[in-house]
Amino acid sequence: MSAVRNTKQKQLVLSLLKNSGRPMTAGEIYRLAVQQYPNIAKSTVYRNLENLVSRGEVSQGMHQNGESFYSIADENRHLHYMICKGCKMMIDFPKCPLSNVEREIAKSSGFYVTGHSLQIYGYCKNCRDKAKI
Amino acid sequence: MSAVRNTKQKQLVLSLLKNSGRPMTAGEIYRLAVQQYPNIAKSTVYRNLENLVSRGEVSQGMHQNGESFYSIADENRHLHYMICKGCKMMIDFPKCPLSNVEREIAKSSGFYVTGHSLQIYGYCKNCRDKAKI
DNA sequence: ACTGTTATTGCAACTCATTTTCAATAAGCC
DNA sequence: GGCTTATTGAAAATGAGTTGCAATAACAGT
Repeated sequence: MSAVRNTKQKQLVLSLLKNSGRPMTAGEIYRLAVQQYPNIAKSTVYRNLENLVSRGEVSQGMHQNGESFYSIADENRHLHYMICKGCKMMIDFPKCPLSNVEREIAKSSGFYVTGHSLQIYGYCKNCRDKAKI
Repeated sequence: MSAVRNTKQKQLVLSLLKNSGRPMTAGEIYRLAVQQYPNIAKSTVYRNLENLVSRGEVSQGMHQNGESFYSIADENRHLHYMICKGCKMMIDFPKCPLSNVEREIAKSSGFYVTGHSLQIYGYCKNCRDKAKI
């Protein structure tokens, strides 16, 4: 009974994500993947990403337009991002103010928290200096 | 020079949102709107929502699948939601832990924060009692 | 109230991320 | 090597949201 198979495509998606030091959308990953493996299908990239997320190896966030982005999960760091509306750069925001809050919620309302989604939007120093804002 | 016109469609969208005590997606609003105004167009609903959001009368959030939801903006309350993965109910979560954090960010990194997106996911008391979790 | 201007609408076609279907392929246990 | 079946590629489908454009209706000026 082999449950999970370790395919070239899966390895490729994971390695692209590991080598890029930043979060990427499925589209970006697909475009890079095609360069190394020309006939990989878009659906394969999506399926592998979904798989990696559900296994906890990759974590998933969302842009303002509803597009998902993916990054290697790091069990030691719970990470959010500040996203610059000028240059779209995503800056790590490791200080999550929610862990305490979640405990309070559970206690007071009986709501069992499984996770949360947090993104901070604005303009990075660079874009502000360039007079964009 | 009349800049903004007060159309029946706009009034309808706003009143549906006011009467429903909860956030709704554009699709939900459209389905309700059609009942009262059978040939209102989907695009009209979207355009009015966009308009109301940019004027600050309505605030916008996002579900895990990328779909937007809308609710009447209340200038006195900065609001987030806890979203139950069982019954999809959205529960107000008025205590936002970010205002202080945002100030710190600006000071330490030069990032100018314009806003943030925060949702908390889990299971409400009701769904937990029904042994769903 | 009547008229002209133009913001807004309805409709249909479009975009674009993501999902699904299904036959063909290839991991990996024997 | 052969067999089973998880996974793939390709193409079509889905669904939220957007856009182009001619028709409509708000509303300011008269």
